[in-house]
Amino acid sequence: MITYDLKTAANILNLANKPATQGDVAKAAGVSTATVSRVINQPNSVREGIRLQVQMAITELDYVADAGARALASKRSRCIGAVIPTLANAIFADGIEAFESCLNQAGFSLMLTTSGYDSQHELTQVKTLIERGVDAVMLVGLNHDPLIYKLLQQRNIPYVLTWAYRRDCLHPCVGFNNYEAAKLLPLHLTSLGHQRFAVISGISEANDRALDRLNGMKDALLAQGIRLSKDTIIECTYKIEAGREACRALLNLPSPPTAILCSNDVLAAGALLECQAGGIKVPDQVSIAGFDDLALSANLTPSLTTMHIPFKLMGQLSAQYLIDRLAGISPQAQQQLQVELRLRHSTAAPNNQH
Amino acid sequence: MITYDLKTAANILNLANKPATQGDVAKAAGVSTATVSRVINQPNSVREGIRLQVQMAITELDYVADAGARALASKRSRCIGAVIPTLANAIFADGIEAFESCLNQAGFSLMLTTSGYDSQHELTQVKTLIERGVDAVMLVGLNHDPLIYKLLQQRNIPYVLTWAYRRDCLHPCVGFNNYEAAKLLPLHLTSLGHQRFAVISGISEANDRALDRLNGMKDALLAQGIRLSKDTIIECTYKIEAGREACRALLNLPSPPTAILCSNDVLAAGALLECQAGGIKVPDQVSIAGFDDLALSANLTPSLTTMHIPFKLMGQLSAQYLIDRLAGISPQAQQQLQVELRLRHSTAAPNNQH
DNA sequence: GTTTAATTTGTATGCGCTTACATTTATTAA
DNA sequence: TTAATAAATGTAAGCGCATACAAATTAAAC
Repeated sequence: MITYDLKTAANILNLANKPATQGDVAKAAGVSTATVSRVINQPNSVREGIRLQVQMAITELDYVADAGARALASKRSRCIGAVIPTLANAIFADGIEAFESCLNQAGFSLMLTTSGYDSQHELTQVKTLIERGVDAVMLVGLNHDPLIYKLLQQRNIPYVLTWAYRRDCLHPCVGFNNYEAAKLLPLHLTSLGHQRFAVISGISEANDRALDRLNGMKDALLAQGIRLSKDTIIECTYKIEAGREACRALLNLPSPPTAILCSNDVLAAGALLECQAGGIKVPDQVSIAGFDDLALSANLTPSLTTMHIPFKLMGQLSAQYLIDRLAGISPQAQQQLQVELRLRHSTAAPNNQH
Repeated sequence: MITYDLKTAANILNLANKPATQGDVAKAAGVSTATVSRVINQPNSVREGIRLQVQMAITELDYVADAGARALASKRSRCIGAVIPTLANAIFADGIEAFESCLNQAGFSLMLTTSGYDSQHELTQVKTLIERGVDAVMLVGLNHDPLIYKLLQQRNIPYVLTWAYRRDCLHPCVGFNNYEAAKLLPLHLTSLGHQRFAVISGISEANDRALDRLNGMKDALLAQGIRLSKDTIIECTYKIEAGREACRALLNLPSPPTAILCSNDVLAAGALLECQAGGIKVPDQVSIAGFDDLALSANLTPSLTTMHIPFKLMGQLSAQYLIDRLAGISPQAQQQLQVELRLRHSTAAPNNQH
């Protein structure tokens, strides 16, 4: 008479060198496949004795459920997709890190793609994510190709927009009002007495956050009776070198600004470092303000006055929104986060002798 | 007699509000599902007329193949997983960006997870990736829980280690030799005449790259007859603040170093900014050298002497390695990348009066 | 114009799982 | 105790696709 214990069964399967299936586990544990499935998906619905038996067989056989089969049968991939403009910029790192971490804890995995600030490429990426069967999607910013929404809605895939917020937004969003936040910077500087301003902005055409920030700054200045001439607004990519170059150009203007507003801390850091390299004193000769409050900003000398954004919280809340949606809960569709102007040492009253 | 053209068929299906299946496409195009499948996966094996007919039906019905079913039937998920220590640090951004971009072009998607420099969490993440059915896996560094290799090999999942290289590595790896690269920094500084050294390192226990770099620096100094005392080696997390704090501690030593070697540019930037904030002249009073050549480094004043690593290329090559493996090609398993010491202005001969 | 070979298409099975429903077993009420 | 009810388990039917194999069509060779 021949008998096999679990150990032996495992060895036999290993020899065959094919991953164990639910059926193998069922056989080894002496139950049906349905019970194995329940042990995995609703363990409480299985009596303890059998449950332990099954779990032992799972361990013994190194069983891992097949993702494709699971997705096919359950209509859930347990994956959530995200499209961000780029990773090569610290702006998105903290938020995405928190986003991923939250998803993970809730049993989801992150499928991450980049759009390179190109809305047509973003559309392509969303299509790819849908093809991959993601359960939900996160996007950055408010403006997207309408086809994206159509595709997602058509398939009933929850989505959330982040890094931006507008009360009248027609789509779920978790973020802050870039326009209103940006208004606070000029206010701070005019209150210090500045009159001659310049702005270093991201490329506003492909980036609604950059556009909102730029408009916020412009409008706030206009409200103070200050109109920015064309040559005092420079749009460039979010690179330190670009910020330096822009700063150099602005300081070489016939009537250089006493305050430079940057719509991003990478640009502001570039501007500040350019001043350092050129021996221009900040804030004595020129004030510089940023936006985003990167880890670097507080550590520069002088430390950078900038708008602090709770990126980590934003990542967490947007993840939670999608998790809730997938759990059948209907969370608040528009969530506004508070930003905070961090006054540091790169801004001061203008030096009149200048 | 009732007839439906494609348009009508599409509308009917839309009313049902269920995504079209391969069968729907087949019916609409008047072919079998096998032909539809071929049009998608091997278009050249289908005659042009029929192919166009099918493609039209696909467009008409907004057909998107079901990822789960595809994966189940084909044993391929078209997803590749990566586990990196963290996103919240610029070190990994460029490499991952290039990695993702390459995968994308080859028709794969990236599933990204983080380990937080915790090898047990890394194991958990690899297990999750396997559960998600990834076709291949990328890991950072050479040292990993042996179970990780076992799990991957058992399931025949190709993998590659990056950010590090060793000729005798038993696993596929694409990177550079952290130990040898790190040796170059002390050499540069001793050749300038420095004798009193200190090191600011990452946490070497949880990070083989940090350990290799630290050992490389120590050994190179030893070869010059310089032994680092315990209080001149500080290990800390990769944060600017940590670099600043470490630098402060080192400069307060009874006999402060004339050269501070940092195993990472974030730490070096922190050290340099601390000196700036404290009015200590670099490189007059102390030389500072970094490692990784972040975008920031060249823009600091003084610009940072550091080790340049081709991160982008590394991401591309590691992606290509996995793509090739999945295509049945057997690419070179160990690929070494060249690093380059970038001499800039944060290092100079020691000031003897000091 | 045949015969044969090469190409194209269709048929039908199964990938491994979840789940509705049927059946069995345990629990409670009478 | 037994009947009625609740809980646990099993049975079996797909989920939507890829693909081996068979059948039909076309092209090439004779």
